[in-house]
Amino acid sequence: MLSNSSKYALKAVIYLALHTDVNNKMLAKDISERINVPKAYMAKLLQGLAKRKIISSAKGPKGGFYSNPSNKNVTLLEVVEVIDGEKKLESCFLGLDDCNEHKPCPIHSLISPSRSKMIALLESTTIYDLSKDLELNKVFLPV
Amino acid sequence: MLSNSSKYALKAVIYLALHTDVNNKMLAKDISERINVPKAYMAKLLQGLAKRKIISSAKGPKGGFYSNPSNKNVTLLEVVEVIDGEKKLESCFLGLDDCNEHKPCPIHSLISPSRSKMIALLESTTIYDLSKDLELNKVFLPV
DNA sequence: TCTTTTATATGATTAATATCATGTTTTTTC
DNA sequence: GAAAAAACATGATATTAATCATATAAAAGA
Ligand code: FES
Ligand code: FES
Repeated sequence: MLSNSSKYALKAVIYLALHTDVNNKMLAKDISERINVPKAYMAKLLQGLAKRKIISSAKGPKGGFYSNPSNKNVTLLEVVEVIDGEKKLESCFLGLDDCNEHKPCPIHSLISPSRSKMIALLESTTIYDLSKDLELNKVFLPV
Repeated sequence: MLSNSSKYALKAVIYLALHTDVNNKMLAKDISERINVPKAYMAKLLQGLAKRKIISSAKGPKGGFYSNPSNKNVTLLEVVEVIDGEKKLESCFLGLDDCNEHKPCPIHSLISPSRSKMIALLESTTIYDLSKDLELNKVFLPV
């Protein structure tokens, strides 16, 4: 459903929200080991996420990647979209240019409600929301 | 959400259900033109679908691809799965090997219900069901 | 049986993802 | 300021998906 890149990005963003802040940064290398993602690829992804303000970064000694309060307010959907693009999840099942109610394909009415629900949840859940659940041990973060 | 191949396959299977039967076969070339899919690629996909009994085919003059009653009973999910594989839609958002209730990732409980609903609908809807709606002009088939 | 018509099987090419590698810039610390 | 440590930028390689091309086999009809 998602690309590897999006999965890696989500894991990294969630991990950073849980384990870092401006005073506790983390190296790309260490993040990659913790969440089990290829090192060099992780670094490239993190740089892209930082450029788009999904996470924060600092160069030089004592530098690294981290999550600040503003970063924790990004939604899960935003993370997916900066990597996989806007239409990865919303696109038509039959490849129509536009997926909407006005000119729906035969599958649209069938799956649109549940798919929209799922997307709406991803859109309304922030990294902060998730990390709360994790801190309360409601769920665990896999690597 | 789906690969191009799955989208092409769904369009072709639905189109064949509507416009062909054992006495009215259609050439790969013509199908590709009608549903707007690259000719050679369409042919390869149709051959794969025929081998897996998702559609039917006959060689030689008066041959071509078509849909028989048994073909019309395949579900939308089956079509997607023979092309994209079992786990394309069910796989974990964070890349866990198994996505299940027992060891769920932090996103699982959030999206699992709506995603399962969507998959269940794809699994319970046959090509025949869809073509009925199309014949009743409830929806239209895009190309 | 021969020719034509079609799917089938297979492989080649192209494009997109994913992965790896490395030189450059910024920042800290001494 | 010089050295070291980190992200940053960029490009190279590898793998997978998408597309194209063609030779082979089967079926129909003359
Ligand atoms: S128009 Fe095809 S899924 Fe919405
Ligand atoms: S375990 Fe991650 S989505 Fe189900």
